[in-house]
Amino acid sequence: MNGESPARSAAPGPLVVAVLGATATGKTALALALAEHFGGEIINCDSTAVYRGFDIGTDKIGLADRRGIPHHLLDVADPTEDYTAARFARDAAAAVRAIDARGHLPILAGGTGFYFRALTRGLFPGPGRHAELRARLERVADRRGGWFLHRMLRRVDAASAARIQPRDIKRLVRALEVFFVTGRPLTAHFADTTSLIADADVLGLVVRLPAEAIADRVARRVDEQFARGLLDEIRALRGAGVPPDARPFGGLVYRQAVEHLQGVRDEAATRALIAQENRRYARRQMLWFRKEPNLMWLEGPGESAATRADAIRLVEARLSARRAGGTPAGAGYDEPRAADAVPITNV
RNA sequence: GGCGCCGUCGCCAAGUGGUAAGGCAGAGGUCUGCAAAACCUCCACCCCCGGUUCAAAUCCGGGCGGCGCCU
Repeated sequence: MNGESPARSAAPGPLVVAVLGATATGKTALALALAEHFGGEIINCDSTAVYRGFDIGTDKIGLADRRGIPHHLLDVADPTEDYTAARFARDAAAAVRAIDARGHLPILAGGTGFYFRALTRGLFPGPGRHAELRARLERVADRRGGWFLHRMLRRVDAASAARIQPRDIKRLVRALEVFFVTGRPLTAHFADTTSLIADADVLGLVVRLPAEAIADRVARRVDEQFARGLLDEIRALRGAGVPPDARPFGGLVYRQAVEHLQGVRDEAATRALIAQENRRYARRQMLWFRKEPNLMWLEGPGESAATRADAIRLVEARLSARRAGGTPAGAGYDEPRAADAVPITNV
């Protein structure tokens, strides 16, 4: 920042703190600690914890453990609904506004990088899913393969076709869907992308642990989840009429556990598989966050006093910078500035 | 000391004369309304030396290492 205070610092949007990181790193505990310290409210940023009844497998924080801190976007969707990134972006933006209006600090907590990006950088304001069209395109894919859709896409939207793998049916279908309902190629919509909280000042903190530490924690957590009745939770959901192909059953932990209940493999193998999938997932998450601009890294588990102290210091620094009118221009996420990411190292 | 079996990527493992499957682990990447999802890419001169052969991880000999049995 140079000495001349730019005019745009006059109207800074809300400060949003985000506690991100791989699975089982202690995000929940850290977010809670920050909320207690700064008078915050927590907004879930986990794609599966939004579903009602999916508690144990998502490691959702229980009511008793919330210590009076309001939590948003947990249990907001029915298991048979399809919650989406777009809906998350709208819901989370609304929550940010409401919390900020109350004079509280909005704290995002979760590991779904795509949802974080959808909120902070936005999605193009195009059409949502068109069920019939998708079904039809998927049928075509089943019959003639991804290459067929890919060729189709290339004719109407070469730019998207170049970006999407011929086997990536999901993205091919979406690109074609957007073209067919709007008459414009997907890539042409990108220019209209805006974040619903483009004015916000986002302080993104990533809790980072070595892969081996994550592996240990994951293994322990899987055992705990089984001990706490993961399988009973699934049986209850099934008993309540949630079909085995419901969206949240397709994700980590639940997918493998459901398969186990269907007799695909025994419990020991299932536990091992879940742990393995968690490790993979953690890796994908870190790959994602590494490329997300403007994040700061916290070394150490989220529940540790040292990590908490680091996080508190960073939030305080940001708060005092804002009080001084020094909100950095462009602190919103409309323009990624990867070079500005500040690595924090401490032992 | 003798006999037998074995030695292929960090781990498991296929291949038994034609130029190294696969899985796990590891690494990198894509991602704009399914993202805890989906998709892509990379990762071995086959223990060593010599021989046979147009060609050897594959056959032969000798080392070295491991395992088992015997005396």
